[in-house]
Amino acid sequence: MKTRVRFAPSPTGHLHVGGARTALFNYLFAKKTGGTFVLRIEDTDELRSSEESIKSIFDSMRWLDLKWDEGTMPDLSEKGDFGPYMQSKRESLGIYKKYAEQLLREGKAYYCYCAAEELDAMRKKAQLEKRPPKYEGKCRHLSSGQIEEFRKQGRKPVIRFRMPDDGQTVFEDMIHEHVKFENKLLYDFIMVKASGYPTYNFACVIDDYLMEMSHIIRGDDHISNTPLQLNVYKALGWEPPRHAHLSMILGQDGTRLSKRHGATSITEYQKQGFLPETMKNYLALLGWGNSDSQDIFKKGELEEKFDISGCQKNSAAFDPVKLKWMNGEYIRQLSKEELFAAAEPYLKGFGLVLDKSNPFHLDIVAIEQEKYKLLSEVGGLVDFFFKDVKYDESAINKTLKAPNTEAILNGIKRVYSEISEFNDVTIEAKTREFAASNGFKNGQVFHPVRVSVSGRTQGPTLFKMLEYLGKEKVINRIDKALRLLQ
RNA sequence: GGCCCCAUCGUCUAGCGGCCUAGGACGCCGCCCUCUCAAGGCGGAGAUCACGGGUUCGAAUCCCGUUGGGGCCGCCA
Repeated sequence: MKTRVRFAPSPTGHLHVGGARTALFNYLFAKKTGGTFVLRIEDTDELRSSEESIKSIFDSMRWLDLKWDEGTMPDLSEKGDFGPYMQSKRESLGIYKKYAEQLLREGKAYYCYCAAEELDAMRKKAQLEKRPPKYEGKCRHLSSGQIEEFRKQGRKPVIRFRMPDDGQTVFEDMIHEHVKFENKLLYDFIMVKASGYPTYNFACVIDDYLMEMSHIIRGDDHISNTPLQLNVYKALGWEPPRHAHLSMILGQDGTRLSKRHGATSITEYQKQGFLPETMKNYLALLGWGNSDSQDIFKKGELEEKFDISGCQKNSAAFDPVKLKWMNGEYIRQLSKEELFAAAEPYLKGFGLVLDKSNPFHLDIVAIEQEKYKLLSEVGGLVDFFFKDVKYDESAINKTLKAPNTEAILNGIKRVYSEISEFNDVTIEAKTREFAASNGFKNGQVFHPVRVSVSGRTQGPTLFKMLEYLGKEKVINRIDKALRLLQ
C-alpha cells in the first residue's frame, strides 16, 4: 500500500516550530517511503480560524521548502482526488453528518442536551472534589419523551460518541510501541457541536479515513486523543491508520516552548536572519537522530536518511545557540551570489541598496562570510564600506591614542598615495615595508589603519578591506582620523 | 485528582545484553594559526547512564518499583 500522510494545521496563528517539525517529519516520511504528503486545513473552529493564518502557514511551509503533493494549495485552490481539503468546505459535503447519523442509528452515539454552563459547573465541581472531570453520560439514556421536551424548548443538542464501558484500547505506536488505555476511563466526547460542525476528534477520523491516510504522524500531545479516535474507527468498522507520536519541543528550561523563551514561530526566525536550510536541518535534529549522530545534512540528504525509528521518545529542548552555530555553518557553504541573494533583503534595514551585478558589492558582502551567524547582521558589519565612518569611542581610545599614531598615519598615507595598483597584495607589501623600515611593529601600523578606515578595532582582513574601499576613501579616512587626533 | 508518556554530559544525540574505563555535536576552557574578530586545527573539563530493587556469568541496554519531568482530561485543535 502506498503511504499517505498529512499535516493538518489549524489556522489560528503562525506556524510554530512544533508544527513545523511535525510538518517536516510527515514530509520526510513521505519522501523516504515514496508516499504522498497531504496538507489539510482544520478550520472547524469558526471563532479562531483565519485566512491570514492560512497564508502565513503556507508562507512558512514554502520558505522551509516543504512541498505538499495534495491538499489546499497556496492560492487556496484544491489539488488531489480526496478534496476538499479544508474542513470548513468538507462540512457541506455532508460527510460528518452522514457518519454521525449512522452512529446515532446504531446506538453508538447519542444526543446530549446538557448546557455548556452546566457542563462547566460539573467539571469545576469534579476538579474540586478531586474526581476526574469527565462527562458522566447523563444524556445516554434520554427517553424519546425527554428528547421531545428539549426540542420543544428549542434546545440545540450536541452529538456524543458512546464509549465502550469496558475493555481496553491498545495500539502499537511507531515510536512509543505499546500504548494501552482502559475504556472505562475514556469519556463520551462530543462529535458534533450544537452548531452542526464536527469537533476535532470526529472530523479527524472521518477525514483521515476518507483521505486514505496510512500513517498519522503528530505531536505527543495527541496521544490521549488516539484511543478516542480509535474507538470511532472501530464503531464505523474501519481499519485505522498507524500512529506515530512525536515528542514535544521544550524551551531551554525544560518547560513547554512559549513566547517566554523567545521566538516560537517560523516567521520570526526568518526575520531574524536564519536560512531555511538551517531551520529544516535543526528541526530534524530535535527528537530525531541517526546512528552516525550526524548533524549537518546536505541538500536532499535528510529526505534520504530519515527513518522514523530514529525518533526519540523523550522531549527535546530547543537550543537557540546551536541553531545559530548551524546557521553559520550554512552561511559559510553559500557561494558569493547565494550569500548576496540571501542577505539582500536584510540590507535595506541598514539603508544599503546594493546591486548584485556589481562584483564589488558581491565581494564586500562576502568579505566576512566566515563570521556571519545571522543574515540580519551582515549590514551592520559592512555598512562602513558604503557609508561614512563612525568612530567607535573605545577604538579611538584604544588604538588611535597609542603613541606614534599620528606619525604612522601620516607616513602610511604618503605610502598609499604613491601606490598606483591599489590591490591587497601591493598594499600589504608596502605597508609591511613601511613598518619595517621605520622600526614599527606590524601591529602598530595595521591597527590604527584599520580603525581609521572602518572606525572599529574588529573587521575584515585589512588589505582586502583597503582594496575594496579604494585609494581615495582610504586616504580621506586616514585624514579624518588624523583630524580626530588634533 | 485520574489516565497516559518519558528519563544517557548544561543542551541535541549515539548506544538496542559483553565492542562502554559511554562515542559525536553545540556551548565552555586552553593551545596553535594570525593584521583584529572570526573561521580552521589540536587538546581539555563535563554523564556514579535519575534512584532503588531484580533477571543474567555479564545491564545504560530486559523486568518491577520509587522519584522527577511532560502531556491530556473543552460545543480548541
